[in-house]
Amino acid sequence: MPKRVDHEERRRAIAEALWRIACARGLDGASLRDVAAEAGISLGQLQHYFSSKDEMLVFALKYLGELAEKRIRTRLMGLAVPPSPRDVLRETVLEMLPLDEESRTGNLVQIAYFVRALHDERLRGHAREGVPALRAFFADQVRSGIARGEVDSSRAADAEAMLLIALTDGLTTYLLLEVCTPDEAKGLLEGHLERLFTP
Amino acid sequence: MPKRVDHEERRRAIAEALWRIACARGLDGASLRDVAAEAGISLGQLQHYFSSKDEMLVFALKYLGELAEKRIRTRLMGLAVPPSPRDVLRETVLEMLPLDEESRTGNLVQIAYFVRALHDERLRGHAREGVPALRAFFADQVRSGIARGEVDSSRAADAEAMLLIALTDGLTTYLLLEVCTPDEAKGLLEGHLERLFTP
DNA sequence: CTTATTGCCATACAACTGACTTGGAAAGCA
DNA sequence: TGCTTTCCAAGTCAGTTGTATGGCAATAAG
Repeated sequence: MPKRVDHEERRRAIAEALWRIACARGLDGASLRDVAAEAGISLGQLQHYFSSKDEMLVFALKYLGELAEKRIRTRLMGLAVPPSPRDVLRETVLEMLPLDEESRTGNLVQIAYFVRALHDERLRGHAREGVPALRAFFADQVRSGIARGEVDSSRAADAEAMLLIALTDGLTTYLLLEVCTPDEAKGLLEGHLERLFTP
Repeated sequence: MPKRVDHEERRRAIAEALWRIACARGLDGASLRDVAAEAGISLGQLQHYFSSKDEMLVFALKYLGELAEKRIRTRLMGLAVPPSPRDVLRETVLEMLPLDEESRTGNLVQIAYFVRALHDERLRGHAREGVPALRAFFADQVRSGIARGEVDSSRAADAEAMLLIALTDGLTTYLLLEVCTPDEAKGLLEGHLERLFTP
């Protein structure tokens, strides 16, 4: 065998190049040649690591999700133990919003995938799969808040979870469009949680 | 002059063909030839009515917005006069959600435009322009609710308006992904308004 | 050394894209 | 009847796309 190469690392580097292109020009504007150039490699080399464009797209999407999850997990590590449900929800949501440049790129790419998933059966599964888990996680936090007497027991945990996810997603949209400022979005979410966590 | 043709009507028919393609395959998957075929005309004829693809895209977007606004206006006509702010908000939001097939198509196309607008300066203006008006309209309704004693005076009308828009937008996303059922979305919005309109 | 495997490259190719050109048919005005 | 304007069909063009292919260099196993 020739000089051994870490395949996964190369694939991740290519995926990151894809994100940069997708962030600037959209996912459909990212040709294999563009991605290869952005990654500083030849088209042939790219094809050596991804046998088709579709394979590259799916890999980059899964990698994107992994990184996002890791970012949230790391942020939650910084909370006091045991963390209050309210803090967990706030920090998670704030980490999901496009409030810094890195997160903005991630959300931009995520949305590009989302739109493509609406018309592509294969991608739809990947785009959908994370939602139920996130919703269950949020619902657990709300239930925990109810148990601690911080949330009114008349609240339906599952409904509140979906509400919070949808709100976060909507604010993400308007943050990306720059119709809404980061401070405003943060304020709206804080206010929403404030009302939720007041029996 | 030859057989006289209603230019605007032709352009609208072409725009509707574009929507059908965009709904099924995405906006980037809609070539001029595809749109022409869907509209039942030749490529040459299409180019006679739109001198460039960009012009066609912008026209179809503006037309889409006009139709959506008209649908909401018509729906609000059906309310009692004078309508209560709560009814106005509920009916407006329900009309915005992709709850029937026509609305689903509209939202699908709208989102396709939104994503393209994130990377296209010209489109960004068109995508943004409707938001402030909608927000002001919602804020007025909330203020009216406060004046009638139906909404707690501690609520900030402008913030509540943005909250409602973001929530609607987020629910739209998850309705399109079929992660959320229409009944569930309606229930969440009703619940949100219920809490808003209880002093 | 030989040989097989792996990494990588340049090129080719068929399909498709948006834009443009040419030409002619249809219809009202002179 | 010309004549002009509007409408539209067909073809062409340069450029880009994803994919496939043939080959070369490096390296490790036999």
